[in-house]
Amino acid sequence: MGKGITSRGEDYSQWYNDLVVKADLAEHSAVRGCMVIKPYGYAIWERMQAVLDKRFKETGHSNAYFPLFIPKSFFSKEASHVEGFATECAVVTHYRLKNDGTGNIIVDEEAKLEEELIVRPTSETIIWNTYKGWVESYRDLPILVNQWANVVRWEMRTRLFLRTAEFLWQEGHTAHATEAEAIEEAERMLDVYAEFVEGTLAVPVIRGRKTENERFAGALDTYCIEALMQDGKALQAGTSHFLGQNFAKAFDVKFTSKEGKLEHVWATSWGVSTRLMGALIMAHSDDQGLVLPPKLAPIQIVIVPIFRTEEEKQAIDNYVDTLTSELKARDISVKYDDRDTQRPGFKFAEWELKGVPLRIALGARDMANGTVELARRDNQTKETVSQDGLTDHVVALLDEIQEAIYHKALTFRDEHITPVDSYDEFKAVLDDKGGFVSCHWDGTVETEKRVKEETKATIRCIPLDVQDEDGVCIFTGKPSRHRVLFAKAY
RNA sequence: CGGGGUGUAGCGUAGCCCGGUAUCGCGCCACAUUUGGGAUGUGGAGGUCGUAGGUUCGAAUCCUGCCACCCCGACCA
Repeated sequence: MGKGITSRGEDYSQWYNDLVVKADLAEHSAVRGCMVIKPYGYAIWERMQAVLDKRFKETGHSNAYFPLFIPKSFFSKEASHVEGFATECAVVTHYRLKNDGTGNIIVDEEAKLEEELIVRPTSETIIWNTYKGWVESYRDLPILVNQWANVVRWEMRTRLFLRTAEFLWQEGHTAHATEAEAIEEAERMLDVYAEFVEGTLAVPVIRGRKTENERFAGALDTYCIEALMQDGKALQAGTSHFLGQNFAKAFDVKFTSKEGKLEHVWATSWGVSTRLMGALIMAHSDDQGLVLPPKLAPIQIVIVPIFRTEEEKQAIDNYVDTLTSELKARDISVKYDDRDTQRPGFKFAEWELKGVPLRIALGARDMANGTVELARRDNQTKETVSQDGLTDHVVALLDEIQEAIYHKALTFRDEHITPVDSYDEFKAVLDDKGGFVSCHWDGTVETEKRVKEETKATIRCIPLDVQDEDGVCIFTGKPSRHRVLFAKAY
């Protein structure tokens, strides 16, 4: 694909777009800021959904579905929430079209809604309005519900997967009797996300808290996982919010406690989106295209036959039949690419572009020797191995690849956490090296904003495992108790 | 939403200044030879030049509106 997809610089976003399109993941749609997720891209998203959904169920949650439209009055009940989302809402004002008499279809001004409907940018308000009717007693709690849905945020500037006007996500919304229980839930779900992103997507993350400035609109505390992309920019991969009693108060959701007192419930919300697709792509891809970790790849192994005659093809087919059923019995998804319309070299390149972790190629020579050629996508190595014990070998190899991809990303990430103690150093690292910069900060919103204005870097998080350490803010010189992580971010 | 740029076949483009219905490459189709890293040759198909108007005998080309995309900024999962 010519110029390196992983090289830093101005062309990076162009190459990201090219990769997304060429690997057949998604494309721009005719609708401003929206994308079409193509079947191959959607298959990857479905893998993410499946793994996450299983974890949600295991942690006691159930799925439900709430309306796409939110009456404006609901939306404005929580002050900081509406303020946070007001500038990016799609609004439904009419419910009918008509012919203007000359063949043009126009909005029927007579069909104006009395109250506008907001296309959900997130569902807290419609859900809390609903929960009001579900809760009376502590016996009704907790409510542990997740929704898989689309949401709309009218972003001014969009990028495939990373920021589109409409995106797919899941949003968990829980209600609890106590503050401690709600905080525990928010932290638990952050862990679920972190384990998923690291274990399945093979993308290392830093668990942390957002500063007041970066907090979700309406939350008391926002937990997040932050990942690092290969161009040195950070990406927020998931968030989990402790909402306190803000929404319960705004929507008047009260319950009678064991002690007979009427109290507001405590809330959390948490979500990850198709943005994870962007994280996956930007964390692992190389100049040959996508690199998918085996646990996520819709196709884990592709088999490419190499043949001249029908007899040769027939012999390979017979062997591949046996091999694929053995692999499928081990829960490995296999694609036998026996198209006779493409040559082997073309297929090799195409499946590499699509990120299939492991390729098995075999021809007459292999059939005579009882071997196959195994090619790893992650490190581009090839080896010729015996057909005996091949299934065991590739099962182990897939695990090894999963590990290798993670460790490569982890090494890169760890090399790009740079401690600095002066503002000059801070700026130099951001400009020359990128990645996270670990430094002292005086804890004020004002300092954070000024640093952002001057350097475009924001505080990605205060890591959960941060060590207490006395120091002084790199910007103001005021005292600080611990370091925070700054970075330029998507 | 502000600044800048772009829009010509599925993709990438030439032509635009200086108006006369369109260039080249990739891809696609057919046939032949090929097949262990993106094949080669020959022939062929495919375009109301983003869109709606205007100027003109005539518009891809000049003018205006609109739409979409890209880059920078502000905003953001």
